[in-house]
Amino acid sequence: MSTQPTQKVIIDNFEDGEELCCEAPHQLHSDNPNPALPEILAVEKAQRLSEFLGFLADPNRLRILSILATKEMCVGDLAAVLEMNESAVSHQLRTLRAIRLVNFRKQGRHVFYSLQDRHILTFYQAAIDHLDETA
Amino acid sequence: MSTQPTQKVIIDNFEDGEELCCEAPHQLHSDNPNPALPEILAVEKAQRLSEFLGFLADPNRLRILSILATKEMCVGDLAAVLEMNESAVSHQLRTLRAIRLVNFRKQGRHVFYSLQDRHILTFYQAAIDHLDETA
DNA sequence: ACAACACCTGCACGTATATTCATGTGTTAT
DNA sequence: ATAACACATGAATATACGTGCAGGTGTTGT
Repeated sequence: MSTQPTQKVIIDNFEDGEELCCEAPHQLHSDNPNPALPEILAVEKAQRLSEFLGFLADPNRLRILSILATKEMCVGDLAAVLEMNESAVSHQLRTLRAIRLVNFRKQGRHVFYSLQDRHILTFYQAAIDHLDETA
Repeated sequence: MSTQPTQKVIIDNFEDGEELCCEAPHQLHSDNPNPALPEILAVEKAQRLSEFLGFLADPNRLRILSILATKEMCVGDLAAVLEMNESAVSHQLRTLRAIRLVNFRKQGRHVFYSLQDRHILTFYQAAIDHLDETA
């Protein structure tokens, strides 16, 4: 994802633009259209955000989440529905567990997974909408 | 991103659950909390979505977008602000161009980039919010 | 015409990651 | 106790991707 593992924290805001060679002729004036957006995304935050997006950026993980968004399901059934190797599903669920996106509940020799953070569904829906609009 | 380049389109909905071995005891009943969500994300759509998320899932691309969200900027200045190699920035801009996220405008020997699809800012903001909430 | 500049692109390299196979752990059934 | 089942995990392999380097194109200035 990134090739700078131990990147030092560098200056993130560039209030002083002394290095800039060219002024943007059509530069927007100071009232930011989206005030919540900072001038520039901090390196550390950019890394965390890209990490999060990277965890979501897998078709099989997305399909797993889309299933768990509607119902609880055990690993074997997930594998059957997704037509995936059980081991592959288990690995992906491990990833989803690591970022606290799914919960699991053991019942006998089955492990039922469910969506933990239902808040990401709004995020998921926003991404779907974007895709539908730009298609 | 994905390791199945030419995956055949498989059955995406599982109305018939004959392969499923275990019924989820606490299965949600039929009225879906989010009716816009399909039962299961189609493979092709999952791939397009993961592709889109994967393009966003890079700290430097995110930082570039955060800059271009507020102002138009040329490649050299972007590189200076981000403390990146100009070549690396150019590579990333090439990616962002490919997915129609940025526009460019040539003026003399400078190339000014700007955010094309401002709609993704809502998506971006949703991701930021999610990160802030789960931090 | 020539040189400097701003940017782009192909290539090579290192890194990250998804999947498969083999094996391990815990549970149920006989 | 033993076997079958459900799932997890580690190693190995293949693939994808970001970046730096070298070289290329087009533009500006002298």
